[in-house]
Amino acid sequence: MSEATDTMAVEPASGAGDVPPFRYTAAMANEIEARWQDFWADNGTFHSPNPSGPLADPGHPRYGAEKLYVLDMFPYPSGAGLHVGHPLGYIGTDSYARYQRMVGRNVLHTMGFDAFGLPAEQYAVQTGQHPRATTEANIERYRSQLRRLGLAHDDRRSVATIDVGFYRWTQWIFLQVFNSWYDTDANRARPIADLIAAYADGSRPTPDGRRWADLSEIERRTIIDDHRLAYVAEAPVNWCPGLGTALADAEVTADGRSERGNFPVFKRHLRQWMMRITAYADRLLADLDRLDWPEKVRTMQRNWIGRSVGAHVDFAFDGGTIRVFTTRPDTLFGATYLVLAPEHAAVDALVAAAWPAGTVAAWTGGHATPVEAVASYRRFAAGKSDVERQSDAKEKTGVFIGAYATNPVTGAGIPVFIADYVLAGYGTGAIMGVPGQDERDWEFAEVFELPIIRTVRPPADFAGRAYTGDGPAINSAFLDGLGIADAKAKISEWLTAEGHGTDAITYRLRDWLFSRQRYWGEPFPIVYDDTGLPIALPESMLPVELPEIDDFSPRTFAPDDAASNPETPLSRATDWVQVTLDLGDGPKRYTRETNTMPNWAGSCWYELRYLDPDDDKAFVDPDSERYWMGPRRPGDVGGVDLYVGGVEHAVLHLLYARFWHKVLFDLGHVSSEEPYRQLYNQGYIQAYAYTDARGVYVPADEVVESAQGGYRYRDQPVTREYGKMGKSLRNVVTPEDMCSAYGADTFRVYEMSMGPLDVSRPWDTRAVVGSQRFLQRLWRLVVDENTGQTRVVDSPADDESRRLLHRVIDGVRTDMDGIRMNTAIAKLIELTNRATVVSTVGTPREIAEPLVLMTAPFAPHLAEELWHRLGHDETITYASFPVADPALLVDATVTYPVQVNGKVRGRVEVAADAAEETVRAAALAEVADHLGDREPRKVIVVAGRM
RNA sequence: GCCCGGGUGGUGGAAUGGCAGACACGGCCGCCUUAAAAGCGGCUGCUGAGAGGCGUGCGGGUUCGAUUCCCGCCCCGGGCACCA
Repeated sequence: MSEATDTMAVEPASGAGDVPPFRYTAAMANEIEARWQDFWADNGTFHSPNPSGPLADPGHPRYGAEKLYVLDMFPYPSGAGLHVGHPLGYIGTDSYARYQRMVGRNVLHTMGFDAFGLPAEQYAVQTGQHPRATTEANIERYRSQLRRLGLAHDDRRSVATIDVGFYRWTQWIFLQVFNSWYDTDANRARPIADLIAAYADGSRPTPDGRRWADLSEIERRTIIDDHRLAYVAEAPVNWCPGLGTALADAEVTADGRSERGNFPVFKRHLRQWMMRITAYADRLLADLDRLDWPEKVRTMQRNWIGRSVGAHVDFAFDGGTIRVFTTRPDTLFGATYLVLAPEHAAVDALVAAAWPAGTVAAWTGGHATPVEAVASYRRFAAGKSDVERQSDAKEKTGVFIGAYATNPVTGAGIPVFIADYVLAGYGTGAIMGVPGQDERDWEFAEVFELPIIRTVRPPADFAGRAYTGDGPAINSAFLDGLGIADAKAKISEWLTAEGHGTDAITYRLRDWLFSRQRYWGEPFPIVYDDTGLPIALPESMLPVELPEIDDFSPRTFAPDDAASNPETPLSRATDWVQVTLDLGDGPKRYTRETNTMPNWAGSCWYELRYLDPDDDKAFVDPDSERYWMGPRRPGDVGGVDLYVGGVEHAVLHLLYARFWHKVLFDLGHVSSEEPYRQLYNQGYIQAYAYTDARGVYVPADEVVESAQGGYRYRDQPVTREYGKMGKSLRNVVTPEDMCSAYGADTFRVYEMSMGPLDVSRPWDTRAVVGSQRFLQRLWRLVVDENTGQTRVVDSPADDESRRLLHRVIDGVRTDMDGIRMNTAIAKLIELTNRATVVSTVGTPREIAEPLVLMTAPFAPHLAEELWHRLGHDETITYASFPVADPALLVDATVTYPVQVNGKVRGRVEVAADAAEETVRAAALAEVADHLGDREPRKVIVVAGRM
């Protein structure tokens, strides 16, 4: 993969001068850190016990305790290596998890790798190096980089999606999905065997009404396959020649390019594996309300699912009906034309042989016949790229197809058009044009000179065109006078009664395109017989291992040839593809599926595998799943207690994982309804980059701020920009740089103190020294820098320090519970500074010990070292977090600020339990000068505050 | 255009109806040092000689009191976008 990242030089934290021999320097920190990392690894300090099975440990200090499952979004181990931004979330979850262990919880926290995917494969195409070799090397490098940070992970539970022992179960879950169907009556997935039984015993009629027994085997299999939650379909897909694969809708950006690699994407019809995520649209939407997730992410998922409530309305024409979807059935009296998507299947049947008498010239597009006009317009629409389609959004185009349909409520004949502003993939691919109440329809009506009938009375001052607000219905016969909601209800009743339509709900969400024409992914556990229909392999034949091949390159195909499909890399492994298997009816020849799964597959369920990583009998042990992820109380969705990662996965990973989890829940394989109960999006660490006069990036660490303002590099002015950290921007700082220059603990403390975890902020290497000073002072409170002896004394602390200590304990607990590491650290610094000031002969143990304990989540190596120097033999990991004494949280006296007209004019100190009268008198005396001879109109005393 | 966030010193940020700027960086001054670094201590929102005045994007409002709540704008970041 790529070369080791260029890194910026970092000045040593301390000079080479004569520092005291036992000062907490970077060298000292590195020695301490390496020693404790070895100790933790040797002792399995961070192993967390399961309730049963091989990872159960009744002797563990947290065995059977209240559980907490903390999860990071696992990384793709790229060749570029880590910069200081990557571990931010990991350090956050580690600090949180370490704190939760100290308050008594059994915490599960580990780390894995999402290791299938395109970058390793692209690299393989270029170099011929096997993706497994590069990926595994990258994983090893990530592991060692992360180890230096002292993350308290249970490494027994670490998994990578490329491990055969892992993807075997990804394939197993695929089989569960394949072998189930969605029962809309029960509103859940059920085993496909139930569906077959229902057809067989006649309780469920076949699509064409024939008896099940009378159907051929192929007919039966086709009917069943059409119900599966994983199915093969010929569908318009996002074909990306640059990547040589089809992509899911969510992997395509708004401007029609691939999210990975930014290659153009085209719509093509291909036979592909799909997942019926649309069956879960309602539940995926409804259960968002039961999740403790950022509103932003829930909104994004809501928009992606795109539920619209409305009605289907049928418009009759000679020989059939056209069904449209509308959210405004109340405006039906204003529907003066219909528009179909150019690709709509009914167009060919509808299109007239000749223009009807009286056809407006503008409707024909200048063509002699409707057939010609349709063909021409379809070519025009299909030739537009997504980008063009968007930029042309305001100019309505279309063509009349020479046919009329009947508005069911007015009986009027209305013309039928095709136009590309109607999308084939949404609703029914057809709309009724209501220009009076829809801006797009108004624009279209203006271009084609179509009648405009208002059916909602706009306010008197309304100056616009289409009116989309509420108001009384007009020109609508029996709806007249009703508001939108009432009119909807009434027209819906009428449509149903007259047989012209029904209430309907439509989603923007499409089924999930699940196959990729690439090598580096999970093979499908699917073979085909000579019918061409898919057959699931039995569980006993798992795993289906990736075959070894030499040529990883995707081959493009003839895009104009509708029958051609892309050649997949696996199809070249002919010995693997053509296989003889005994699937219960004797050995036969089969052809394997040669697509692979998208890299989202592994991340759809990895949190479950952490619970029981080595199980070769089940994907997860039910007892462990119930303990770590089960509902806490009736009605709770269950799931991981805290899931931390970037917001970029708001719809992709997080929606797919919810979908799989719900299938597993329906089939009884998990007790939790949702995978991630609480989601937290950490911010990004960003960085400044600098360009010179030529626009070339200069090393950011050599840029100085000039006295006149502005920035200079080697005396030349440079321009500062703010954004990502990246090799090409010459502003990368790595965790290794920080560990070498300051130690991992300083780096951790700095990242946690920069600001709230969910906010993005700029990296500032200069500021790291503040965190080091804090840890040096803490060290100095316990250890004499000149002798190395401990300088903690057993004499009591002064009263003020003690009160501060207990306020800090109380505040740090509140902050940590709320994931506010930055303010927790500020309080610890405050206490450390106070202790430093009063410490002359030594530091009172009653201050030093709680301070070390409270610092342990952030600077675990230093805390562990000091804890042992304070005379403790056991690891600090499971030591009890300090508890504040409530009696010390209230002071004997209170200083009241005194305000006059909202301005602070003085302050008075009174006893905390002083009566209001006393406070009032003291306050008035204090501000007597300000009042002069004026009488206060009103005096307000807020007990304890003001 | 619509939907989410957000706007506080030179910088990162703190305070969620009650002393604006905790904590940290940077800066200035001092101690220590032959010197420098490190360390330690002090000062550091703006303005003013001072008393004081002003100050949380802008303009209103509620309140004894608003960074915080309400209304209307402006700007920045993110998401969605011909979805009927």
